Amino acid sequence: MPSEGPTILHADLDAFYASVEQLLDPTLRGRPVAVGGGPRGGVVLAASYEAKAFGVQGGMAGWRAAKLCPELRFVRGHFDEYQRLGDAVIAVFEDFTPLVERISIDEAFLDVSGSVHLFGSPAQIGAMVRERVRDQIGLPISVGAARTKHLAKIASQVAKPDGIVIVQPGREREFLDPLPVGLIWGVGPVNEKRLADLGVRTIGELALTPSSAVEHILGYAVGHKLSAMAHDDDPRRVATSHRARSVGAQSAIGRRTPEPAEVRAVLAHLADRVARRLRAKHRAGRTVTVRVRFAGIRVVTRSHTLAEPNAATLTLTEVAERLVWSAIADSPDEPEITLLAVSVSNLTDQTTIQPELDLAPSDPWRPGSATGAARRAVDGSMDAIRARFGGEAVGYLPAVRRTGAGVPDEFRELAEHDL
DNA sequence: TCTGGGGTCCTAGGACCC
DNA sequence: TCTGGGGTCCTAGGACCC
Repeated sequence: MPSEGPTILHADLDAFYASVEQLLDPTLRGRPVAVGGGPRGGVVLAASYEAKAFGVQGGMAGWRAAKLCPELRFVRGHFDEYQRLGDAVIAVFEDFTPLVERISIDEAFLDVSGSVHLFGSPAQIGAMVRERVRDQIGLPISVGAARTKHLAKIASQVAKPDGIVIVQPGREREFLDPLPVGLIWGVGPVNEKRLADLGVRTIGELALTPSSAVEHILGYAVGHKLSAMAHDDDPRRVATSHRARSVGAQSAIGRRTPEPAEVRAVLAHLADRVARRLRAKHRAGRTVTVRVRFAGIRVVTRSHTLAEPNAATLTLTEVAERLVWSAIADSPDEPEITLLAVSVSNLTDQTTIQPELDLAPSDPWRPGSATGAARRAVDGSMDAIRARFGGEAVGYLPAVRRTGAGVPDEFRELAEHDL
């Protein structure tokens, strides 16, 4: 039941991390800036628009970015500032409507249908939001306004950088038709290529293509969604909160042949990060999934579902360890690994203390030594010590030696979703 | 001289049950 | 005993997003 006007706004800070660096250090303004990485290693986490003009992109290796743009200034990130300023921007949004759906640190949907009599039209609200974020916080932000979330998001992408685009009801078709399909949420490089092979490059062309043909190429769900989207049929509403469905952690470990002690140490560290977050929110999960990336690019996943939800560091470590070795054993032609990941899904709330979280004695995945009660006691003590003395005060194993390739923990925290 | 880290959703096959 | 049909759960892989 879409409302009359373009009452959904999508607001998206422009090149957020890089813009913050330019705000903090005036000598960076107007210049190509990369956060993270560096010419001798690491990965670019974000690039300013001046850097993007040279082809520098997030995720790119630092040496490659430096090659594309010799003037590029590499800066280490001020991750605490990103969190603070991102929160401040969201607070500005909330001055205009309580219906704010934050998608990430730098991006949100706003439903302003109830705000128009207070602040004026959605177009005026969008302009006021931009003005306040620029004047009070000092950051450029783009805004799209439309009748639906999907359309508002496309509009904000078109508005970038530092602009605003309003899609008036009734004029959706003329706005959408000439745009490339890659602007649709859910169409990445692979699906864009598949559509191009069908001769479909614009959203208008997509709208003229039978949905059965699109579903045949992209699978039912994606195809169906895209066809609906191309016809501007998008019922999604702004939702102010979500529950996470999985929690994970990963670590790029360079290129190395797996050694038992090292694998164990990395997995213990990853499982501990996951388990701590679960316990902090009184949640637990049944399915443990590991991912192993081999040097040959190939990625393998292995998972195991426990009979009962679990949030014990030691148990998750042990299950992950078995899964990783089974993945390695199944890939005898791949002697080296480059990344390990652990995630837990099938999450449930642990509103009451579980009487018994141990695996059944007959379960071949039953862990060794300590009982479930002992494990919970250890975890409880660790959590308490960390709460008092900080996260690094105690650990289950000697800290994994970092070879310098990893990103800072503050960056990990920025990427974490609320549980 | 190969691209970090944290997520979501979908598909397809197999096991198992009724 | 063979055949059919539907539903749920689990596992592995993949595309995509920020």
